[in-house]
Amino acid sequence: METRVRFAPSPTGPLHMGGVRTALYNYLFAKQKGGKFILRIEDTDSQRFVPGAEEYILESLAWCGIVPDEGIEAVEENGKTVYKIASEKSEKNPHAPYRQSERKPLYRQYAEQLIANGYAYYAFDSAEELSKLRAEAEAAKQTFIYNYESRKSLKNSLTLPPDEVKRLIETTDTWTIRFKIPEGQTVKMNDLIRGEMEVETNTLDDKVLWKAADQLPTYHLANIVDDHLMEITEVIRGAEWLPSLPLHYLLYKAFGWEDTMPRFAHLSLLLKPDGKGKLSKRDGDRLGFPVFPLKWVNPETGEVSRGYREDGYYPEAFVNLLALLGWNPGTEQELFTLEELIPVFSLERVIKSGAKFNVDKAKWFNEQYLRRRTPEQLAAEFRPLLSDEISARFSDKYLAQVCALIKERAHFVNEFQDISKALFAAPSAYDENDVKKFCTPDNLSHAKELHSLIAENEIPSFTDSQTPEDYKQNCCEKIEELLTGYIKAKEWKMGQVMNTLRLFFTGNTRGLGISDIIYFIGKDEALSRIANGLKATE
RNA sequence: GGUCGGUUCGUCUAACGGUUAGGACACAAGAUUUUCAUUCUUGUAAUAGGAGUUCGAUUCUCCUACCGACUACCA
Repeated sequence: METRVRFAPSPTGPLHMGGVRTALYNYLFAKQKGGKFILRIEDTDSQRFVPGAEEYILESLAWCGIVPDEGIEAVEENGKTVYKIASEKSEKNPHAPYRQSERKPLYRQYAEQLIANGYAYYAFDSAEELSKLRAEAEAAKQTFIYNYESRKSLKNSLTLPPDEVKRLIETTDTWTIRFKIPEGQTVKMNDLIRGEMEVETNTLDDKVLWKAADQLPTYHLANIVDDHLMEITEVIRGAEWLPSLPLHYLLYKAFGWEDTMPRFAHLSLLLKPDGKGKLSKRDGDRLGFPVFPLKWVNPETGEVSRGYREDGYYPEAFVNLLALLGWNPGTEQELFTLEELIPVFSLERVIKSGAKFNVDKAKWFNEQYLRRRTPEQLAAEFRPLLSDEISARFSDKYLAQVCALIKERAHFVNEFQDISKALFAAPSAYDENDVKKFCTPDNLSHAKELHSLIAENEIPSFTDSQTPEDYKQNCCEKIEELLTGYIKAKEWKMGQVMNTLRLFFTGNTRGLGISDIIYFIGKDEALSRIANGLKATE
């Protein structure tokens, strides 16, 4: 039988990283089994619909490389291919539409079928009446639940005479259909990650399945009906659904779909690093790292939440760190591309306990992928970050060689500019503490001598025709020999005079090697920076 | 409060009922280096507590503690 799994987000806001992880695990599971990964939009709550959320979900998955096999269709828009949730049936999308709001007419008959078979009933209690009951119970330090006991004294088709029921259905529109949880049973469940579980039905409440007010099903009904119709074989979802699992088992049983009921796997939650609850959409920037894959601008408040993409993470790194948050391959390998994850992924190795996200490790993952890039790739990523004025003055080869030099000093490409700024422009100021420390009379006179040394000698410098080998062996090493040979012959302290030069070249005494800097900026610029430094600190 | 789930270094995690409880990130120290970073080496650091089963428990059972999810005509 073909493996069919689905990711079924609700478009109530941006997808957060826990959601992306759920999608990822579904995707990996499907791909490994040679099955299908389906995207379905669960928008049965008309109140909480957020414009743009659906597009955000699609774009986030696309950024990660997680492309659904079913549920989306490619549409040409202004000459570009964009993906949309599929509304029309096709060979690729046989179960369309994949948006539950568009499946609206479908659900009522299933709810009615349950009533006809005695598994559900009409309930006419108003929202106000119920919240009043809840408030009263709370005041008495008890909890009101609509269940096998309380339903006997509430307004529903179990207690009211048939013609009154008929009249209320026809004349009012605030009634609901509730599932009738069976009395005194034990539901035995199995979870692919957690194993066997049992729950007593008497602790469960009669959930609303369908609402007359908006003619829409609730999550529970729509979810079970659609999973059945779409022939889902495994449901892999967040652990927040675990308490609903008995209800879902009972629903499959009531529909008579036990034979084809999917197997369930509940993923542990992603926790806040500061240890208070699950990672939630609101945490955003408060915790110092993105909670969302992509930047999100709240359409109502204009509030901006940052995203991994905009923070400079590579999608490969994001996918990799998400995969390892709550799952491990059983080996010591930690670096996996999406493709590499497919054959090794297994639900058996998913961790049961919640995982706290760790920013340092996330940065480390990005660093690993950054190092795997070629200088040319990095140069192409670096150029857009430079100002137009600077960018115009430097060739691709120059940028590539700069990237080769600095790639191991950064976690993100967006750090490149700061690390390499001395290679693009002279410093505009000198660090005061470094000036105090290194601009001693001795060091200044030594620097003056080195100025003459550089002026009198041939200094190799960057040209577009050089290879990386030239750069290392014929250029930097030559410069280094010249300088260090001279300094040693004079018996000066290397760490003193070199730092004085670095201060003049870069504005402070941390960072790139002196010979590298001279090579990149060239003889004239090097001489001018030393001269300027001497003038400024004399 | 009730129901359900969880608990191994600070964090992510490994360990057929038998290991000096392993790895990674972070941190610290040392080496290398003209500074910083890189690199290399080393180190600090954990089975929540208590009973039980067993020759033997991180691993199985129970209790307690703590953490979390759920408890809507939201998903």
